[in-house]
Amino acid sequence: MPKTYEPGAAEAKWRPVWQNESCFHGDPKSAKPAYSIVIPPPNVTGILTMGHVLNNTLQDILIRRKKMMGFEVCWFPGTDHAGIATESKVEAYLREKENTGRDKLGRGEFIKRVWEWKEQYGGTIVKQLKTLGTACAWERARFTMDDGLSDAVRKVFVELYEKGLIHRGKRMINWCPASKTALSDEEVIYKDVDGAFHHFKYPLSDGSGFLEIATTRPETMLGDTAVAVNPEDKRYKNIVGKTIDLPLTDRVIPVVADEHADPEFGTGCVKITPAHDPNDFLVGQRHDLEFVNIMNDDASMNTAAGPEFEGLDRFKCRKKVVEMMKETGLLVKIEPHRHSVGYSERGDVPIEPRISEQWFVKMDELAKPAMEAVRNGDIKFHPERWTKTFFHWMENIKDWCISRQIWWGHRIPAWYNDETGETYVGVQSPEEAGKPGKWRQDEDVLDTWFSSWLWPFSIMGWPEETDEQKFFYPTNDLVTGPDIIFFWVARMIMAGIEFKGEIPFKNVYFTSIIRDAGGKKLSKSLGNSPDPLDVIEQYGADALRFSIIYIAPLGQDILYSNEKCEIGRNFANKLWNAARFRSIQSGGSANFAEKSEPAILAELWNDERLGSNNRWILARLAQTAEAVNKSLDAFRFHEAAHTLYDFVWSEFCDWYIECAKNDFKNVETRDKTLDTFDYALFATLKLLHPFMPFITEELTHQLGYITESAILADSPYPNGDELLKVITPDKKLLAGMSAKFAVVKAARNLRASYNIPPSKKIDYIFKPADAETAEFLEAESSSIITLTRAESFAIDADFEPKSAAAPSIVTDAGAVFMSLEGLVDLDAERAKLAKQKKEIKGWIKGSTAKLANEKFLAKAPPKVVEEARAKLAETRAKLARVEESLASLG
RNA sequence: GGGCGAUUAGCUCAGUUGGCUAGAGCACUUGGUUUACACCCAAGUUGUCGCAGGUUCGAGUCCCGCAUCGCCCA
Repeated sequence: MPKTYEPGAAEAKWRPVWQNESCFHGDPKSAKPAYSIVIPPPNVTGILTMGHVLNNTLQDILIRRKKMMGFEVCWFPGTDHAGIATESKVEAYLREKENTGRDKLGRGEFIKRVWEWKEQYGGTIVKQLKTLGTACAWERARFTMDDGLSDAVRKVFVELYEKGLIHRGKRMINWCPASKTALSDEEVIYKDVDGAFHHFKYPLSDGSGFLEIATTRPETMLGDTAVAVNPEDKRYKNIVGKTIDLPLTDRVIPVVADEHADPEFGTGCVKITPAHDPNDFLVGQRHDLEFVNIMNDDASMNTAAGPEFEGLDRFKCRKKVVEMMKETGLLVKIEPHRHSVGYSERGDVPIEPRISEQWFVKMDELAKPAMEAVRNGDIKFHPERWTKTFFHWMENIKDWCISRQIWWGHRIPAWYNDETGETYVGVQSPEEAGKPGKWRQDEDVLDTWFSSWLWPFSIMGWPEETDEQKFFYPTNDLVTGPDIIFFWVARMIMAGIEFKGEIPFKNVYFTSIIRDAGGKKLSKSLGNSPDPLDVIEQYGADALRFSIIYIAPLGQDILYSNEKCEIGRNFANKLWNAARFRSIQSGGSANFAEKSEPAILAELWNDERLGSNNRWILARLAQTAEAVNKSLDAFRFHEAAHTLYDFVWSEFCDWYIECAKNDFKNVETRDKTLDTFDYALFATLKLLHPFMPFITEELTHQLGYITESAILADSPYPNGDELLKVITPDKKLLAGMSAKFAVVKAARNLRASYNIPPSKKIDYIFKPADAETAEFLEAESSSIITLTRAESFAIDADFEPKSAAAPSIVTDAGAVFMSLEGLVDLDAERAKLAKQKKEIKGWIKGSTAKLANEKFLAKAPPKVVEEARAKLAETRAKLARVEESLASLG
C-alpha cells in the first residue's frame, strides 16, 4: 500500500462497479422493506455545482445506509427540461455559432434543435454526478419531457381542467421582457435598488390647480387612467369627481376616491395605471377605469404611449418622460429612493406587471390537504422551522400562472375552433379524438414546475400502473434546498395527494445554502463558484463529500472554501494509514461475511484473554455506532460525521493503535488484538461507507474483509443498540482507561516541560487517588511505559517526595512524579502548582457555596446534588495532593 | 412593513429536554522521524458566550427588549 491515499485510482475502480445494474437497481418484487428517494432533477443544461454536491452526497448517505440496514433501496435519478433556462441557452448558442435563432427557424425546427442540443450536452450533469459516487439507479433515469412523463402532464392538465381547477383568463401577471413570457409569482425575485421618486404636477382640467403625484416608474404615466385619493382625506374632498388633463397625452382622466391611496404617504395622491400595476389593476376594476396597455412584449412602448414615445425602450422612455415634464414645468423634484423591484429569475431584468390572457391553476383547494399532511406530521420537515414558511405561503396561496410564451416544454393540450369559438381540452388531439372541424392548438407551453410537481410518481411510470409505484411510492425522504419550498416541495405534496391519493414523501430535509468564505452566495457571475470536478481532482471525491458534510451545520449556511477539503483529505489519509498499519502486521484478516456482527462481537467480548485496550475500543465502537445511528435517524449528518471523525482520529488512531503496538509485541496478546483490530476497523469502515464510499470500499477489499465480488454496501450497517446488548461498556473499564490516558498525558507533559529528549528514558512514580485506579493502572504499566517512553512506572500509594527534585502533575486519577535529580526549576514548579492550587480553591469555594445553599439542596434533583458532592470530595483530595507537592518544594 | 435565522477563542463552528467555572478543528508557540500517517506525532496558549433586563437553587441554553448581519415574504 502506498504511504498516501491516492483517491483517483480507487474512484476509477469502484465507480463502474456500483453503476452495474445489479447493485442499486431497486427490485420492486423484493421481500425486503422499501426505501426510496427521488432526486431533485437538475436542469438538463446544468453543470455540477457545490449545491448539487451537498444535496446528492446527503441523498447518497441516506441510500447507502438504508441499503446496509437491509432495505430494498431505490434512488430515482433524472433531469429536468428547464423551459426558459434551456430555451435561452440554446437560443444564445444558435445565435453565437450559427447566427440563427427562434425567429428564423420557426417552432418545429427550433424544438428539433433543442432536442439535438440536449442529446449532445444534456448528459453532462449526469456524468458529473456519477463522479461523486452517487448510488442512483442510473438505468432508471428519466427526463421530464420523456413520453411517459409528458403523458402524465397532459392527463393532469385535463383532469384539473375538467374539475374546474384549471382555467384561462385575462389577469395581471408578471411579464419577463427578456424571455418574453409570463412568469409565476415565485419566479419573481425582489431586489432592493436605488431608484428615484419623481414628483409630478398633474393639472386639473378646470384650471383650479394641480395634484402632485410621485412615481418610481415615470413612463407608466402614459398609461394612467385615473388619480386616486383616499375617501377619508379631507384635503381632497372637493377634488374627487374632477378630471385631470394628463400631461404628455391628450387624455382626460378622473380623480377617484379609493382606499388604496394612503393619506400618510407623500401627497396622498396616487396615479393609477391599471394595465401596468397589480394594485392599480384592482383600483381600475373597482372604478371601472380604462385599461391602457402602453407596452409591447419586449417592454418597448407601443402606439398607445403616443407617437413621441412609440418604439422607445421603457428606460429610455422614462428619461424622455422626465425631460419633457421638466420642460413643461410639471416636474416638482426628484428624490433618491431605495425600493424593492421585482426581477425575472431567469432573464434578470425588472419584470413588467401586465394584463395578459394566461392559464391558471386554482390552488386553495389543493392546498388544504397538503397543509393537513404537514400539520398532522405525516410529512416532517427538517429542520422543523421550515414548516412556518410553508404554512405562511400555503395559507396565502394564489392561483398559479402555468402558461409560458416559449416553445420548449409541454405544449398546453388545449385547442380552439375559431369558427365555432369552441375550446377543447384533452389528452388526445382533436383529430385523435375524432372531433371534426378546424382546430388550432394553444401556442403556449406549461411552466416547467407543472411537470416537476409530478416527479415522485411520474418517474415511476404513472399514469400507467407499475410495480415501482406499488412498492416504492410514497418515497421516504426528500433532500432539497429551502429556496424551492414553494416552487417544488409544496406543489409535489399537493400533486401527490391529488393524483395518487397519497403523500409523495415522509421527510423533507432542507439543505444549507453554500456560500464562499466571505459569506457571499456562490454564483457564476461572481466567479466565486468552485468547479466540484476540479476539487475532486485535487482532493478526491470522498474528501469533498466528507468535508462538505463535516462543515455543514444543521439548517445554517455553509461557508465553503476549497482549503476546507483538507479536512476530508487528511481524514481519508488517516484512515488509509490506519489500514496500512494493519496490513503491515502479518496474520490473515478475518473475512467477516459469514457471521453476523453481534455474533463476532460476542465471541470476542467473552474471550477472557481480551485485554483492556481491546475491550475499550470495542466498547467505544459500540457507543460510536449507537451515536452515529441516532444522529442519522434525526438527519443530523454533520453530527454523525464529527462523531466518526473524532472516533477514528482521537480514539482509534491516537490511543488504540498506539496501545495495540504494545499488544502486538506480546505473543499472548497478539492474536486477540489482531481480531479486535480487524473487527473494529471493519465496523468503522462500514460506519463511514455512506460518507466516504470509495476509500471504505477500497480498504475493505484490500484487507480482505469481504469477498472480492461483494460490495461494502451489502454488508450490514453496525447497529449500536444491538452491539450494546452484547457488550457492557462497564464504568470501571471506561474510567480506568481515561485514568490511564490522563496519566500518560501528564507524564508526557512533564517530559515536555523539562525539555527532556524523547530518547531519554524516565522513571515515573505514580501516587494513585484510590485503590481501584491503582489496581487498574498496575495492569497497564507495561503499556504506559511504552506510551510514555519511560524506563519505569512505579505505583506507590505512600510516596512522599522527599526532596525538591521531583516535579509532578496532579490529575484526577492521582499525581505523577518524575524523578529527576538536579534539573528542577523550583520557581517554575512552585508557580505551576500555585496556579493550579488557586484554580482548585476557587472551584471549591464556588462548589461549597452551592452545596451550602438550602434552596439548591431542596430544589435541585438529588442526582445533581449527589454529583456535586462527589466532585467536591474529589477536588478536595486533589487540593491536598497539590499542597503536598508544594510543601515538598519547601 | 411582516416573518425566520444568526451573534460563543484570531478564523470556522459544536454545545439536543436549563445542571461540571464553556468544547473542537484551523491558525499560533515549542519539541519531534518511535511498528501506519509531516495530509503526521507530542505538549502548550487562546473566551466579559452581541448588549441590557427578567424567570430560576442554577442561564451559553428559557422569556422580554435592543443592536448588528443574513434570508424569505409583501
